[in-house]
Amino acid sequence: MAKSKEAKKLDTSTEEKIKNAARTVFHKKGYAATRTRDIAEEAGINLALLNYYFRSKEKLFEIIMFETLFGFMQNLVMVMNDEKSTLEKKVELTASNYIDLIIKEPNIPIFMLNEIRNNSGGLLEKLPIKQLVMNSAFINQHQKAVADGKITEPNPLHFLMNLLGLVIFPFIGKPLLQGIGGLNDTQFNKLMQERKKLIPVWIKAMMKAK
Amino acid sequence: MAKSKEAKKLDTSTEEKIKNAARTVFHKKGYAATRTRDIAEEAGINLALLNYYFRSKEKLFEIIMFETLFGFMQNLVMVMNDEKSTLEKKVELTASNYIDLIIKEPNIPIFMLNEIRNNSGGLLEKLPIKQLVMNSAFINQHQKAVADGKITEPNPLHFLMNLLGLVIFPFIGKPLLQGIGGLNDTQFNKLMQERKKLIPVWIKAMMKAK
DNA sequence: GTCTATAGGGGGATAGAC
DNA sequence: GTCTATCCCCCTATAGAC
Repeated sequence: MAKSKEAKKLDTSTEEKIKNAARTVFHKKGYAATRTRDIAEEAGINLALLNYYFRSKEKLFEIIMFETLFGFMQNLVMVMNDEKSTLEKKVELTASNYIDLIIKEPNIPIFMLNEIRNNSGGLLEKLPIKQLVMNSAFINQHQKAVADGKITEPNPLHFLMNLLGLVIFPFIGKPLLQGIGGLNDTQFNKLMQERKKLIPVWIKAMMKAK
Repeated sequence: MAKSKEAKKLDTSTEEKIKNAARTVFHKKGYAATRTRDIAEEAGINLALLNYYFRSKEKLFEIIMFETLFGFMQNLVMVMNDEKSTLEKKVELTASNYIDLIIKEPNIPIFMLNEIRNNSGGLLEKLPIKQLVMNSAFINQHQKAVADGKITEPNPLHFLMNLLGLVIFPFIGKPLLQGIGGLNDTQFNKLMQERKKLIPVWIKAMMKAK
């Protein structure tokens, strides 16, 4: 037990270094524009090692892509499946968690959505996202709120689109929005912090709109 | 006059055919993943002709990128600068115009935002987007509505992020959202049509939220 | 203007020494 | 496990015939 995983003393085995570098470069440039030489350089190792550990650029990418997508969706799925929290709390947590996450890793949304478009080997089908979301506590609570007349728009997909759009879009459109507003990164991030509190208020107002 | 532009009889000069093909392929795959051979094939011409007319892949891309970005922003800028229309009407028009436009050209948003991220030669600085938006009738009307107590959140950038997020995000996240909801293209587009009417109602509710 | 043929270089992957 | 050197294919761009 102490033996098989001993490479993990200070967390950075060579394999891990390569994966970290690959994550950085893939997230920043996307699959097509990334050269394996970039990854090797970023990792501070030789190009041959990359193929020694991962066989090919494509295999390495699949691993990074899966982990990225899984990690990103996990957050949403866990919040949405919590039976103890109210609908309002779920909105609050989703906004707060994702805004923190994306400020730390700003390239993830555009990377993910762009590579999904290029159909990364039907990766989406490998994750049971549909079941996890459509059978969640969120869906039940939403349905009940509709029945109780507390939400006017009955389709939960509109609700999800609105929530994710308000949270994620500003980051995807960041260069454009910074250009329009004349904001530097600090000012932009400050706006995003404000949105943690604003989005739940807005969503609540939208729910009752008609 | 009848002479100089005679190539435009039936609109498809060779140069135009290449540009149309380039637009299609670039929009679909992005710059890095596009091969000039793909464009030549799509245009039904020989690879050498592409370089004869446009010198290089990069020059051709710059033209397509500029036209795409300009065309996309023009719509927003024109609506936002109309002094005759109310704030509500501007929201309605923006939602309606962009939903129609993006249903016709679904790849434009993710293409644009992804290529902007890779900094296409500081293209954004070449367009006076900041002045056109920040000096627009929209900004004046927004400011006035804030002063009159009709809008609670004073920053017009939040307003813009919300509007564009509600309109554009569903298209960017389309594969993900279709996966979650189990929708085919027809069902998805129907949802988007619904949003033409829903978004103005939602935005109005958000404006007064506090 | 449009084609065929090819030069030239970049990038993924591997052989083989250590 | 890690490196250097190299193979080889693919892609952009150009030369040159028609």
